[in-house]
Amino acid sequence: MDTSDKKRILSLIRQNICTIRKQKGLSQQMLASMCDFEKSNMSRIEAGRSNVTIFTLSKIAKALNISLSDIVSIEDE
Amino acid sequence: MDTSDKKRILSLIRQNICTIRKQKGLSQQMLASMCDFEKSNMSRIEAGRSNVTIFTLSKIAKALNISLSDIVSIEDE
DNA sequence: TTTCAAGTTATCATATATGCTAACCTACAA
DNA sequence: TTGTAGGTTAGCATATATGATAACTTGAAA
Repeated sequence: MDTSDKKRILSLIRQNICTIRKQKGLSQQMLASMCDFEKSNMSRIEAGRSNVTIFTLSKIAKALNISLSDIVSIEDE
Repeated sequence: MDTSDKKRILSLIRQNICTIRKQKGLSQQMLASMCDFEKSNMSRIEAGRSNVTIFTLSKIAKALNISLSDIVSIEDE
């Protein structure tokens, strides 16, 4: 897996989480708290500095009230 | 995140990968090889013994020629 | 029987995700 | 000015994902 693939994936995650979080009027800190972790962890994820696991994605999806599938979907489909 | 949630997620991944892999007529070994890892790693994932990262899921999705979203989607939707 | 493919499991080393604390920055309000 | 909220980043310890090898079982074919 090359670097651009990794960037694309991290960017996808970042966009989806960030966009939906803001749509729901949540701060990183609030969302982090709903996921039972610290705001710094949420920042790390949204900044694309972590190759998140499926469990972590699940926690975030659950907190955002969206599906796991939604959190990794491409915006325009 | 409780144990049953974890089981549900791992089971989802397992089902999706296994089903699509077989639909495409691929062995674990072949799929693993297409993903550039060993068959034992693929077995570990399909057996639900690993909290896979998004990069690993991406490699598998790419090899199966499906989207990241497909690989974590619920069967009946 | 022997041979082989498919899959499982144990084990190890290494890389890294996670959980956390603390320090920091920016913008805005009191 | 002094908070305060939102977010970022560095750094640490611990847990675990990954990559790999090897041994094993099962089933099916020669």
